[in-house]
Amino acid sequence: MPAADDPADAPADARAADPGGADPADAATDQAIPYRFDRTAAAGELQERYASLAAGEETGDEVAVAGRVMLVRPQGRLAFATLRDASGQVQLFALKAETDRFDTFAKLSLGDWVGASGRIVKTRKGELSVKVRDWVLLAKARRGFGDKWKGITDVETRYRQREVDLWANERTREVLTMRSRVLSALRRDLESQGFIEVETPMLHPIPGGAAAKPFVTHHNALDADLYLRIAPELYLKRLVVGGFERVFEIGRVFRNEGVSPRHNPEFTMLELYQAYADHTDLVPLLEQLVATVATEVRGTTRVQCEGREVDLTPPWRRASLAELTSEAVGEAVDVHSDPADLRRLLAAAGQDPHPGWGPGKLLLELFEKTAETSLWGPLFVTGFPAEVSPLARRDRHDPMLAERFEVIVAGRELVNGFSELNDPDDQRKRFEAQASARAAGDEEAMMVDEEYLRALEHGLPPTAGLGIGIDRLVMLLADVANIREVIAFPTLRPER
RNA sequence: GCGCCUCUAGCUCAAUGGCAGAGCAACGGACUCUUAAUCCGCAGGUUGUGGGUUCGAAUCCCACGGGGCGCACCA
Repeated sequence: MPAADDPADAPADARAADPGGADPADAATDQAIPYRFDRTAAAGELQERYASLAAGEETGDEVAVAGRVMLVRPQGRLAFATLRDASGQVQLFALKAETDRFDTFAKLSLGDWVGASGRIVKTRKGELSVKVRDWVLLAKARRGFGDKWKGITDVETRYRQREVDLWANERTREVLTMRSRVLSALRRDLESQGFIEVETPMLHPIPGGAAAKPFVTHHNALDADLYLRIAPELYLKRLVVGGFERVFEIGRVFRNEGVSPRHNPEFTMLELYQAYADHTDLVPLLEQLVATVATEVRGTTRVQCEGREVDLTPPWRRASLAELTSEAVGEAVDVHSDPADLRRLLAAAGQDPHPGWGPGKLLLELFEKTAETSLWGPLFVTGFPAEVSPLARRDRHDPMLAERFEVIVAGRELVNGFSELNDPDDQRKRFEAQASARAAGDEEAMMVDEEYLRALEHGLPPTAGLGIGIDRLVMLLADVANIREVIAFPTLRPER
């Protein structure tokens, strides 16, 4: 924290009055700021408790409230102020005849924090109020808040100075509160099913568990380059190797890629792994988990998103990638199709196929270019090619496919899940294929992870796992179109 | 990374080639039941930055910077 405000950065009025600190014209700042305040009631609680109090009625009930001054209406020898705390709002009613330091109270600024004590009354116009006897300034708002009617709407200010956005905009408080409730509901539900929450490293010697470009950093004492994790997957499966049968982690992952309304460089992922299960066991688990969370935070499994309904009530539709793609391109294709045909269709869809792509990659690209954009969901897309699923176990009926699904909800990929590949020899082959792709220029292809291979050699039981993009889940439930709305401090270019 | 849009007082916005304005906030004053209180007064600006065109630029052009959206990449 700076010792003093930079005068050039201070509001014009404060700068003119006193570049070093408080505005002497405002007597409220002459008060000593206490170190603590004994609050006895929250605004929301008072509104409930005294809902039936009649207009003009005065109680003898003494309370002490604290919060931020949102509006002030001085009126001669009376003054009203709207006080807001985390639970809601309550009016402060001050009278020159009864209120300590009334003149100073009447000069409070919007944004000031105050503590006030007095009796509960309801004004003649029916507004629940604390009739202030004593009050104290808890913090001075030296910077003005936005327009008192319109608040702050400038998106850059809203993201860069979220503290201002939060107290100016109700909707921001709602969305970030909903995020917290989503996380809490997820944890509760998983724990009730015997999953334990674990934490694994964020600094990885080899970035693994996903196809993505990592951030690189350096540890000085170890003189080692480390990567910010792109996924916790490999460490979580190592915990299953060690004997934890149901684990989950909710945590930040980092991907050094573009930003967009649906992508933030750091985002929150939930990954869970269940031993002795395959990908089909995850289907009801996921449906139930999402439905439970939706019911807890929205009260329903039928939510509105971007003006359309998303019905999260289980069960959700299932369709294979091959059938969805066939339908979209108007001819039957699958992972066994002639690669030449897949290339032709891909070119027709406007995508230039890379010479190194095998049939699996070609089919996936074709799906993404044709079918995926029109899907709304919720929908399990199954039958992903093994070629593009290097950590997933091969389909028991077709070794060209993996036992993997992605879930699309509200047109966005929300979940990726599969039966985990637990054969160390096959895993080594998959890593090697990835490494060749990497050598051929695919920056997002995986590296061979010997540590992980060694762990698999100790024996990973049959295990199923999935990952959920938490930010996107919150976007869905809060019905916001931009990922930055669900992240308290989204990544922006540094100021200046 | 590329394309399009955008940036004016603390905030929300006007002014589209001709004197940079309003509302709110702030500041001074009036007011004993207000609800975005009301009323009177006062102050507030290198129009994102730097160039250019023009008699004259917030306005037109170029570059740079911030932000938004789209594309690409992904979750």
